[in-house]
Amino acid sequence: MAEKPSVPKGTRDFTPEEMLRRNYIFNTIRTVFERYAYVPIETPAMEKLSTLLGKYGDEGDKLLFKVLNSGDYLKKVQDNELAERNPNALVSKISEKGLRYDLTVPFARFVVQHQNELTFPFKRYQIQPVWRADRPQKGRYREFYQCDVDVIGSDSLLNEFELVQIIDEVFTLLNVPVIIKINNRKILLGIAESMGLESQFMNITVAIDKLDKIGEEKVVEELCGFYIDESKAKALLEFFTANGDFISKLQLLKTRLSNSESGQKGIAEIERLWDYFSAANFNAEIELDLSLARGLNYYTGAIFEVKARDVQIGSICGGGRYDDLTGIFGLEDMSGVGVSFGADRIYDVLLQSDRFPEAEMKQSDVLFINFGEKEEAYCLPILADLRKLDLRAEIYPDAAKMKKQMKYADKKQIPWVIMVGEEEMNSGKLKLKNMQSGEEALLTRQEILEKFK
RNA sequence: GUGGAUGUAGCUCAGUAGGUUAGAGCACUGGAUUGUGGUUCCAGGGGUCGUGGGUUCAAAUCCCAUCUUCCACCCCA
Repeated sequence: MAEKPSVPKGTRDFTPEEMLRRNYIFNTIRTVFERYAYVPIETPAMEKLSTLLGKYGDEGDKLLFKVLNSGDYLKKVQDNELAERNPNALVSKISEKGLRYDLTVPFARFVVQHQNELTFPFKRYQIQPVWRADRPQKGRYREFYQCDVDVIGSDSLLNEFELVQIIDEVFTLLNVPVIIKINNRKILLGIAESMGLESQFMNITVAIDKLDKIGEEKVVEELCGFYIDESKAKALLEFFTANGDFISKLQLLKTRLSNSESGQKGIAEIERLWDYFSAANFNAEIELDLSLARGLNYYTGAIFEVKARDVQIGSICGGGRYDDLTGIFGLEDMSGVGVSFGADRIYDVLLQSDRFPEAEMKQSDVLFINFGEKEEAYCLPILADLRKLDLRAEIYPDAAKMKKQMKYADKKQIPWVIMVGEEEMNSGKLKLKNMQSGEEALLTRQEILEKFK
């Protein structure tokens, strides 16, 4: 018995209904990106493993999908190596390509590779799927789309501001209330420095990132696990649990981080950014969240994360500044900053909060009922006219029972049906039916074209 | 990667102290209504119970393995 066909774990098919909704999201995002003069690029699904490995930390490396070499992929492997069964040693011999894990690293590669053809600052957007060998859960897939906007080759904070404007504009258009959290890696580094803990910086960021999830006590426990004194761990927490508005948090940082050069820089950056924000008119709520760290270790300056206010689903957009992403590929002094919209999660948010505009989710605008050959010939030119008006118009391909054709229109939620039988052909008036109200009207060809203009 | 749950018709689910032809609702097809959908009524099609082994006279039901989906951790969009 044939097994029921299915797709691999963590991947999905998209039906026409889902695609209409997804395209609504993609189109909205793309429109905003282009409005801010970002240009599109695409990169291959596969990159060389040498491009991908080591850019996302050890955890990230594990989550890379590796592509087996073609042909005899075992030809470089010795028998004794096979017997040792050491996967890490073997992987470099049987695989040299991997599926992209995000769009930022391929973008860095792209910039270095095409540096002489590009005009800097280079502002690009990229909407493509990425793959992670994560264990799937709700809102978490092995194949999902990212919508990235980055600007590279400028360290102006105006770029950060512009990205926040883009975030605000996208979610305003999508009608999703969000909270934009911002922080700065330099401030985090400054906090670590001020306590002589800079060597533990990475561990600290990972631990405090969990603050809202596991609570203060557990975070202290975790910090102590990294050989940090309990007193210092508690002192660290004082920063991250600080309440109050932007000004009061900033004041706390200013007094405590006076001895940290990095901290001072971070404070200056965040202050400047806040000036931009104050002059702007945002719908989103913006919050300085000192416990925001973000896992990816290439971020060096401002970091962002966006959460939906009324749907619980993790972050739906995130990003930050990376001062040296292209350095690994041999191009120094190329500061960049960017954010990534998680289209799949935004989809889930819109669906759960019922925010898809149903009017835009129609598959077809007009259906001609097919009564037979003569009537068909009569309708085809009118159908063509309607299509010229940019309407999505169709004729039922068979002279099937009327009931069946009407049912088709109903299923596809086609708002208008045009019926032309013998009577209509003789009188020269077509019957136009409004499927929602059920009203019918007899109109000439001209009148119908006028109506849909 | 670690731990836990799950899987019966296209969908949502009933059904086990192991025992004839496995059920419902929705969906689908046809009819009532031969030029009218969304409501109603009637009839019908569709499942070797995720897959592969095992125990048993007998397995949807018990055991093992495997895959899927979901949850927590890890990490993250």
